[in-house]
Amino acid sequence: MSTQKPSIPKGTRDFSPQEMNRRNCIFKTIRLVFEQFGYQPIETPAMENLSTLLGKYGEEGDKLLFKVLNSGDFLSGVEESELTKDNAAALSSKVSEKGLRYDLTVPFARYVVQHRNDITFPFKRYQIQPVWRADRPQKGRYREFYQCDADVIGSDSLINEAELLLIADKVFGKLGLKVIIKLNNRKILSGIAELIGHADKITDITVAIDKLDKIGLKKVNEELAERGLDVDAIARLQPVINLQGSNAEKLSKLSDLLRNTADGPQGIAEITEILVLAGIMNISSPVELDLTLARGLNYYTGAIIEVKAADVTLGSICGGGRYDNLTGIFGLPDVSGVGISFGADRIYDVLNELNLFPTAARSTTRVLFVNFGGKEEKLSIEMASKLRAIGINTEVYPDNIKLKKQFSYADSNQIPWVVMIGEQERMDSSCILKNMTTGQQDTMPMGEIINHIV
RNA sequence: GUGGUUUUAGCUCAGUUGGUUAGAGCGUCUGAUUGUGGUUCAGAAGGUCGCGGGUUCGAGCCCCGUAUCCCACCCCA
Repeated sequence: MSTQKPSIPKGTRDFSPQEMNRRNCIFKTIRLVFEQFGYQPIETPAMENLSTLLGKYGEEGDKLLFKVLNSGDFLSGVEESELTKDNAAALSSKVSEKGLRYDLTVPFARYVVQHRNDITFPFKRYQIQPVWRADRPQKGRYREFYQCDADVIGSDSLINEAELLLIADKVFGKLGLKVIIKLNNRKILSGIAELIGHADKITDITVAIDKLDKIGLKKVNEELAERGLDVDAIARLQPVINLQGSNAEKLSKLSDLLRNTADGPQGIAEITEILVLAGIMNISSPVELDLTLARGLNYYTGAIIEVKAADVTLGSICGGGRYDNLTGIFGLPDVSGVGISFGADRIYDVLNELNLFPTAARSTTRVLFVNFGGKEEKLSIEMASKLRAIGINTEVYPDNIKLKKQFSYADSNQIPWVVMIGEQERMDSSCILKNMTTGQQDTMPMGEIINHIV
C-alpha cells in the first residue's frame, strides 16, 4: 500500500488548539457586540445554487467562485462536440449547478426573500461563517476564510450606518486594536463622475483613485488616461483627488464642487448626517471621509465603510456599506439594507503581528488530577466532578503511568494546578496540591482545594 | 489569469566548484530521579533532500517538467 503525503488545498489552513483559542476569542468578541445591538444569528449552507451566486460579484467575482461538480454522471446531457477548451465557461454551467458561497451578503439576500413572510422588518441579523474564493493566496488572503457579518435590512435610516460604525469601534476597542474607520458614499462618487462628464466610467475612476495611496498621483492620472478619460476630464478631477483637510472642510468643498450633480448633494447630506450621529454615539476611533474608498462598488449604493488597522498594512480588516435593492434580483424590490463584515482571519493576523493576544492562548484547564490507578483513580474522578460542578475546568489524566509523564503533560499544556491523590493521601482523606508556576506543593484535606485555586 | 520566489529530520534552517556515510538548534523519546514538570547532565530515534524525468563515472547542488509555499499585479475580508 502506497502512503500518501498529507496535504490540504492551496489557501486553506489547519488551526492548532492555540490558534483556535485565539480565533474563538475574536469570534466571541464580535458575537457579543453584535448581540449587544440586537442582531440575531442565522446560518446558511456552505453551498448555494450557482444561479444564486453568479452575476452578483461582477465578471471577476464569477471567476473566483468555487463550483461543485454535479454528482453522478455529470457529463450526461453534454455533447462530445462541446468538450473543447474554449467552451469551458459554457460547459461549467452544464456540469455544475452548485457553488461555495463567496460572501455572506448575497446568501443573506436570498434568505430574506425566501423567508420574507417569517421575517419582521427591519431585520437585524448576524452571521459568522466561512466563505470561499478561488483567488490566488498571498499575504492576508486565503481561499477559505471567515466573515462575520451584521446587516440591517428593511430600514433606510442612517442611524443604522452610524450604529455599524459604533459596532466596529466597539469590537476593535475590545480587541485592543487601534483602527481608522473610513467612510465614503457611492452617490458622491457618482457625482464626481458626472462632474467630469464620464458618468459611465464611475468604476474606472474609482478603481484608479483607490490606488492613490499606493502608486501616487502621477500614476493614478496615467491610469485614468489608460482607462479612457480625456485630458480635460482628468484635469477636472484633480481638485477632487487633492481634497485635503478635516471632514467638515472636505464636505464643504465637495458640496460646492458637486452642487449641480444629480447624486452628489444627496451623498454629502448622508455622510454629514452619519458623522453627526457618530458624534453623538461617542465613537472613539477616528472616522475619516475618504473619497478614494471604492469597495464593493458592484452593489453598494450609499455609504461605503472600511476599517483599517492603524499600525499595520494588511488590506482592510472590515468593510461594508448600504445596498439598495439587493433583494430585487430575487424578486423583492425596494428593500434597502446596510451591513458590515469583519474579516476574522485578517484581524487574527493583525493581532498576531502586534502581539496583542491576551493570556487566553493556553489550555483552559485549571486543574489536572494525577492518575494513580485503582481506588485512587476512582477518588480522583469523583473529586474532579466536584470541581467541574463549581465551574473549574478539570482533567483527570487518563492513564496510570509514571508521574514524570503526567507532570510533563500539565507543564506543556500550561495547566496551573496539579492534584495528587495517591494511596497515602487516600488513607487519610487528604491530597497534595501543587502550584505549577511556583513549584510549591502542600498536603491538605480534599475539601480545601477549592479555597486555594480560586 | 500574469510575473517572481520557496521546498533538506516533527519545527526553524545550514549544506562550499557536482565527489565517500547529508548536518545544527529546538522538539520528541530513554536514563540519571520505580511518588513530581519546568532547569541540568548522558544517550537514542528520526531524512524516497517536494515529485517525475534528464545530463554525468558520480546530483541535495546542473537542465526540463510538475506540485507546493510565500510575494506582487488584478481584485478583495
